[in-house]
Parts: sequence; structure tokens; C-alpha cells
Amino acid sequence: MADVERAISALADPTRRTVFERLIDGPQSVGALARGLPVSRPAVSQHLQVLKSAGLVADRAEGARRVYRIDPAGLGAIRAWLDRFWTQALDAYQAEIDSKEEN
Amino acid sequence: MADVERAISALADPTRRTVFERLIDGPQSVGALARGLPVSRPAVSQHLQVLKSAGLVADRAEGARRVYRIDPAGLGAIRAWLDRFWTQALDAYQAEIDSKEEN
DNA sequence: ACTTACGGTAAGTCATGGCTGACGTAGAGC
DNA sequence: GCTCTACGTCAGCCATGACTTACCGTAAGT
Repeated sequence: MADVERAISALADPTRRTVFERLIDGPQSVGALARGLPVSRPAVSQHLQVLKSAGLVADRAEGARRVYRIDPAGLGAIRAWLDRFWTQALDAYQAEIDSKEEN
Repeated sequence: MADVERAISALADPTRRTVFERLIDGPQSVGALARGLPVSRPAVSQHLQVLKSAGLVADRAEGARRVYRIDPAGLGAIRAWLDRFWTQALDAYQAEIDSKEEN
């Protein structure tokens, strides 16, 4: 649950969301990611740490470079949480409509 | 898409998430919500404005009181966005695994 | 009309966090 | 071993936003 919390707030930042979306095209090194973004390389590195601690990405050392890839775990956690939430909200919504129609 | 962006960042705040979750139990007035939270009533009011502009809640005037309820629109937007994202991520993930096994 | 309850708004404070530049470290090539 | 590239980390800056108090309009009850 706290895992989900961090995943959500991680994806709340626009830059971080962009970094994450770029990784969908395939694993990338930090420098490669930073080159396509309007922020410095340290900024990208920090964003990747946040994404990593949220279970959204994983990293693998490849020589001097560090390649990041998407980790399905974090996204799956959000999805599960959202699904449960979604059904609850819909149920409550429908129940509210029904109770109004009974008048 | 920008709608989704606001919905996500809206749910990123813990207090706001709590407010939203409380509304699942049924529509609530601002005062009722504030009474169960460690923050002041204006704070809750401001959070509700954010949730409203994100399409996550809707309000209805009921005499002097203002009752807020969950609006499925915002949650549905996040869900749709996340689903598309989810399949893309999984595809990319699987494709990456396959390309590694070909060595 | 007066009062009381409810809630949105304004102004101001303070903490969080995103960003940069500087620095230190590890690997690869000559 | 020297150099160059690639990253992570640290310190500090600054904007964003969450929160509070004070205030104002509005609706209902007496």
C-alpha cells in the first residue's frame, strides 16, 4: 500500500513521467535519457532513484554505464490498487443513484 | 491526457487521497469531512477544489451545505491511461526478454 | 431582522522537493 | 598509469503547494 503511494507520487511529476515513458521504447542509459530532456543529467539520475525506490524501474550495470529498464511491479501495484478503488467507487456511485430514485 | 495528469497529481497528496477515500463511503459535506481529519476546514475545502478540477469529485448544493460525491470520470481516465501504459510496458518488457534469449 | 451554521476566498507562512553546479568514483581505451 | 566518459552524491537555491487565520457571502431558524 505504501508501495502504491510512492508509485503514484513518483508518476505525479511531469519530468519523471516523461523519463518513465521514454523507457517504454526500450532500456536506456542515464546519459541517453538526459540528452533528450531539458534537464541536467544529475536531475535525471535523481528521478531514476525515485522511480527505482517506487518499484517502477530497475537498473543493470553495463560496464561504466548504467542501463535502466521498466519494472512491471510498480505499475502492476498501481493497477491493482486502482482496480479495487474503481469497483468500490462505482458501487458507491450506483448505490447513491438507486437511493435517490427510491424517493 | 492533461486531465489524467491532474488526476494523478491530485491523488498524490496523502490528505487528498484520504478525503477521496472517505467519499467512497458516501457523499459528505465539507464540515463532516473536515471533522474527521487533522486539518482545518479551509484546507479540506481547497483539496476538494483540486479534486473537483481533476474530475474526481462533483458537488451539489444542499441548502447552506455543500455535499461532495465521487465522480467516476476522473478515476476512469486514470484507469484508461494506466491500462494503455500497462500493456505497452509489458510488451516492451517481454520483447526485451526475448531479445536477450536470442544470444 | 438577528443570529448561527456552513463553506468558499485571500493573504501569509513554512516545508517539500526539483534543479543545478561541483565533486568524487569506477570502468574502458590508449 | 593517464585520460576520458559515465554516474551517483552533496550542498545550496528557489519555486510550488499545503496549511492556517481572518474575512465575507449565503442559507436557515427564531
